[in-house]
Amino acid sequence: MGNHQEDAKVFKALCDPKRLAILEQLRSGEKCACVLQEPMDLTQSGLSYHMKILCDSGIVVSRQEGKWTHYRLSASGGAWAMERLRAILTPDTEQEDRCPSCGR
Amino acid sequence: MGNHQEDAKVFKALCDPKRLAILEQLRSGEKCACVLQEPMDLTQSGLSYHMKILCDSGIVVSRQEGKWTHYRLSASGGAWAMERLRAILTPDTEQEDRCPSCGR
DNA sequence: ACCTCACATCAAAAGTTTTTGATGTGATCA
DNA sequence: TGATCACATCAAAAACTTTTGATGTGAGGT
Repeated sequence: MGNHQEDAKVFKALCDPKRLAILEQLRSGEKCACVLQEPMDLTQSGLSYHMKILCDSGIVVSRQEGKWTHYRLSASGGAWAMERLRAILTPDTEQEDRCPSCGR
Repeated sequence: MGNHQEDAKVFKALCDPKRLAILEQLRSGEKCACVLQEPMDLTQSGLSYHMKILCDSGIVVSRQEGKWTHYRLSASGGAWAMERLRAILTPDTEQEDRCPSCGR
């Protein structure tokens, strides 16, 4: 089953403390890059690097407005990530501790 | 809020394709190290390295039985990971797109 | 007591991600 | 048109993770 490479990409987006701090800022609504950068220990290009990873994973989407780029959480990307996590961590009840031949 | 370092640790466990393949094997029940290693492109010490990361994250637990180490998914570790993911990706409804002064 | 087996730990090498500073691009404004 | 602003991209360096092979450890068997 499973496309591990693709799933790994979603979780890779979530495994850096700076990206988690960015996501936390986005929970309260859409923000533009300069607003996101301000409270963080990140250069402009550093923020841009992390935003690309977040957008590529599907959990964040961006929107251009003139010179500004606005970022926000993607409801569908988030739902997908949660569904994948559930699938990965949920035991396969079809065969939990049963004899493979008689099924008991 | 949030302890980003601690959350990152859980997602770090999930962001490697080999660890996702190990978790997939564990969905069908407890397995010992040698059984987990067999179908994978991993040396003995390589498996041991990944198992340590999975156990340290809390999503897998181990049990000794004589010379063997058995690993299985931790229900509580999994529930915690899912809860953290939900918390991180769910918009903060207290202030979604409202005027900060009047709340409308 | 000694040997072997199953696994953990270690240190060095190989591979990957992140940071940094410089440069590129496209929108806006004078 | 030319300057500036907001952000993206690039390449090199720094920081981290993973792999590898060697060695350590503790349980069992003889």
